[in-house]
Amino acid sequence: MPIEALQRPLSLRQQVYERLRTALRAGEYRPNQRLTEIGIADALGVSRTPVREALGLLSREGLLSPMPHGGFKVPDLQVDDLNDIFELRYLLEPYAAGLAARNAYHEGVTGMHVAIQTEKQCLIDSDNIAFVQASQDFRNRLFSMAGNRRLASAISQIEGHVQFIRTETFDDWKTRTVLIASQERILEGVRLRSAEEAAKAMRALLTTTKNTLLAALQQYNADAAPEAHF
Amino acid sequence: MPIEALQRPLSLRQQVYERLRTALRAGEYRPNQRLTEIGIADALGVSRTPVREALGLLSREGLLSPMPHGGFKVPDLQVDDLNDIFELRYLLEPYAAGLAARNAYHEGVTGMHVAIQTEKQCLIDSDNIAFVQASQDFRNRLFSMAGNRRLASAISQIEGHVQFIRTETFDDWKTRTVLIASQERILEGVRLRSAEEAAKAMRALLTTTKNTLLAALQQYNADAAPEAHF
DNA sequence: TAGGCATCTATTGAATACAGTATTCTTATA
DNA sequence: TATAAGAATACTGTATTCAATAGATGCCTA
Repeated sequence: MPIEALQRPLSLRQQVYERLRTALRAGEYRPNQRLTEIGIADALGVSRTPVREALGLLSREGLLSPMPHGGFKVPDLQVDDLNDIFELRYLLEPYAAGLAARNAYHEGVTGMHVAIQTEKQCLIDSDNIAFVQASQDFRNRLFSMAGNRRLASAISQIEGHVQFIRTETFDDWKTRTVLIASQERILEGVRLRSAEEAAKAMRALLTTTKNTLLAALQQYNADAAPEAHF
Repeated sequence: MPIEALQRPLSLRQQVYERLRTALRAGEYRPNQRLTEIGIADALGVSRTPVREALGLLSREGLLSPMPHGGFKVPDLQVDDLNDIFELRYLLEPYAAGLAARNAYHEGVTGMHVAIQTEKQCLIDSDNIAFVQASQDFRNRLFSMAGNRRLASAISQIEGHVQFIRTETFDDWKTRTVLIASQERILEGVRLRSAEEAAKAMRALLTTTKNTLLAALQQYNADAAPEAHF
């Protein structure tokens, strides 16, 4: 029988990186909040070295912005940033969806279908975290089916720039239903191997996402404004 | 009068990063060659720490690929990789050129013009290094005029993946002349504020570039093949 | 009381030390 | 002679230590 390849433990740097990345995407840190190596190292119970390296990577990816005299802070997105980001996403993601439709293969399609079913179940169970995970799974399978790793990597990077997607942002039933409907249209396009259909559906999905994020951002800035006077 | 921003001394990490990046782009290391922290640290006369961090960044950018048990090697591009890379560049760069045409402003256009004139002079002087620099300058000005920093950053990243662009690759007079002609067409499109013209010219430029690189890659692999038998 | 100077602290940048692991070379035995 | 075991080597991952610098605080003087 084939024995399972034993997986070596992830390096600390990798763990710290993942942890911080998800924390940032979950909105655990406030915009403009300064992150100190020591603080994080202490909090995670590791030395500064792996933290240093993780921070460097995150900064390179744009999830943290470097401060003038060393150190990093959480960048605060403005509407302009969101426009830039989505301009890029409009360019990349529909194209990738089209590629996926052209290259569609059974396993990938099945995986996407399963992801959508999972999302529906999560909607019923009100399991927000699992929903977001399933949604991410859908995207991963779609973009991996596109067959261009560098394209997928570019998408994943730019997607990471929108880090105030707390799970709550998409928490309402209506938004999620629309989201699922869009994904089903994408899947349908992929099934039919229609690049144009898949791309069109992806554009619709992006529009929904952008509007939701815009609203969340404005809400957020409105909330944060009073603090700014201090 | 505006005083000059005083520049603090570059950190060692930054210096090592720059040094390695230019070395990689200049083709100083061979594909599949393993880069050891200690080796580089000794060669540059610094400790492993800044080297580690620089290597990590380069790896994240795709200029180095991580090895299974730690360490990095110079990735060897295959034709497939080149196709992936140019698929992405075809998507991003013509679009960016179009944006630049739409947003065109005097200073940027002038800068692009100067860059082209510099290239012509370098062609006469046979100054390869300066030619490549001027060419890079042209691109930077163009993409910065597009007004979307994240788009420009994505382009710069994917461009970095083609690191075997030694200066020699574009060394022949004919290729460079064609290159300059394409750039002039792009500039013309930008001047006329015609997004479509600029994008079209950029596509032509990319086609030239890709073909040149493909030829160089095949040449390179043919050269390298005999070694592989040892 | 206000401004300048010195000191103290917090934090990063860099170097070194230590541990674990993979690879390679050597040696012994079948 | 070939193969396998064991030792030596090389390298990475992580921690710790040292150095430098910026910012803050408090004191002293005009």
